[in-house]
Amino acid sequence: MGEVREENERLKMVLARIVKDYQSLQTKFFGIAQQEAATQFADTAPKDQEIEEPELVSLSLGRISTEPKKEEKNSNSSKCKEDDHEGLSLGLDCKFEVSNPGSTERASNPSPENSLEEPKEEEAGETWPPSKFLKTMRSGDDEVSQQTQVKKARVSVRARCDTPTMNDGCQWRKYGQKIAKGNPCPRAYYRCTVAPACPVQRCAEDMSILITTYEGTHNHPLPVSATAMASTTSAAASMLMSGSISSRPTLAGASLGPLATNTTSAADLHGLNFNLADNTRARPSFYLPSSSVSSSTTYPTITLDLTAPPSSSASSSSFQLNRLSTSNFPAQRYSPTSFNFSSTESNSQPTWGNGYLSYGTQPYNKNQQQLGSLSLGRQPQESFYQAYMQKNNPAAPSQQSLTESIAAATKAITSDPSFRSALAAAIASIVGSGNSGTTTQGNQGSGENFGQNLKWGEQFSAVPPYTSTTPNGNGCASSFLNRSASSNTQQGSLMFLPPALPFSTSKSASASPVDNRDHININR
DNA sequence: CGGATTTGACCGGCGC
DNA sequence: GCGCCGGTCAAATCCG
Repeated sequence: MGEVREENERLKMVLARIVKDYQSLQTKFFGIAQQEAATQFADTAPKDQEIEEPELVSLSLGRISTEPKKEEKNSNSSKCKEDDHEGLSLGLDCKFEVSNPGSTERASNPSPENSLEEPKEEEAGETWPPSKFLKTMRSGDDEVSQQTQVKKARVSVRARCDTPTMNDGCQWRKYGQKIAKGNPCPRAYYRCTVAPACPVQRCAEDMSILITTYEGTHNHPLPVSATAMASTTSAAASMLMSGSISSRPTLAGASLGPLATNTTSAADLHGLNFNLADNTRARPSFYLPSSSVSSSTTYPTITLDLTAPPSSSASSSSFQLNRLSTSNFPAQRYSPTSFNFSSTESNSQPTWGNGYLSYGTQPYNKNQQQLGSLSLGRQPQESFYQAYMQKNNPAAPSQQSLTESIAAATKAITSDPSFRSALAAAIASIVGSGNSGTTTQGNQGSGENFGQNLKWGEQFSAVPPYTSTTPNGNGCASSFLNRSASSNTQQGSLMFLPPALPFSTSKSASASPVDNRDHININR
């Protein structure tokens, strides 16, 4: 124990140094990218700059520790630990940085939670604590308080799945099964078997729709095929734990604002919709879900819905980010959030049909109307993105070849179920960042938030966007979001279109999902 | 034979 | 205090 503790201290110091270095690099990079953006949009709100940094960080799920660490020379044992930490960082990075927007003071020493001496510590570290607790956790290093105060964030994934378990790339061992009351379908309990002490569990209810609830964060390196879901759950949990809690302890059923009804109208949107209920206001749109996945009364739960809800509308697919609130949060501290990544395809293959990627609370048309004054038409966004990408990626392929590669990638992506997961991860990161922001100024606040979020994408777009693809589509989602996000640096825009995206921008809402998928176009 | 799954018992939290 | 219920344990069983 003494040795371990000593090594832990050493690792703490190393990690603190790494974090510091990373911060400085990040700041530099951020400034450069910001200048680039400013040249395109001189009217970018200065507020964006203030809050961008944490969101940029938030996107770097798991990256913070990996790159700088390679420079560090450690003993084998410490290396082993750091490997573990890499797995942890997925959640931890999210947790620490998202939840403290605007605060330049990062967690200087996230390692205490990473010390894997005891499962208890692990568990406490892998959860995403409310930002309220972060400072006390950080400062006091009080693990007892962590264990008592921190609630586990759960990420629930709903998906249509033929198999009894979701093929998320991880190895799971079933350790129990229960017939939940009121549910004819059994609930199975699984543990991650990749690492003995991995706290990630999941329970699944095998119905026509498989509901998988993840708990915790892997404390070990994950196979590539599992990173998508891990990223998804981590980001979603970070969103849940940071954003919806710190800024809005809103009661369920509270005043929803004018956008509340849009949470249920997402299916009517054209194409691909990111329908976040609370993005134009500090207050989320809450409603009680008819059937909460969460079985716990104490854990905040976020739901990623990959199912295809029956939609009478002609929209080919919808991508909803609906905030939910359930009664299973006693103190109303945690508001479960539901991501609805839905399509009309029964096999839940993603269909990116009409290609409208809106990230807002309102239907596209509405957005258009409201955003008209902002001169945020699609074309300007696209042009901006293209210019930006070309400017920032001189080595990038020509637009045509780029679009071709995008087309190919898109086909691969859309045929890969894990892409949804990766996309979910990235989206959740965005949402989490936005939520973590201190939104003010009424309607404009959210716009700023979105600007921040999108800035974040901008920053990331400096990374070669098409080279980061992974077999599971993670990188694709990343670049997708980069591009999507980069299209909007202005306030008030609730919708951003991926300018160079391979998704068709056709407004046609009559095409079938399959058709849409086949018709994925590269417009410019 | 070893690992995974099944399944009944057990435990602890929570509500009444 | 008691019972319900979700979650876990561990022996039995299954399976490759």
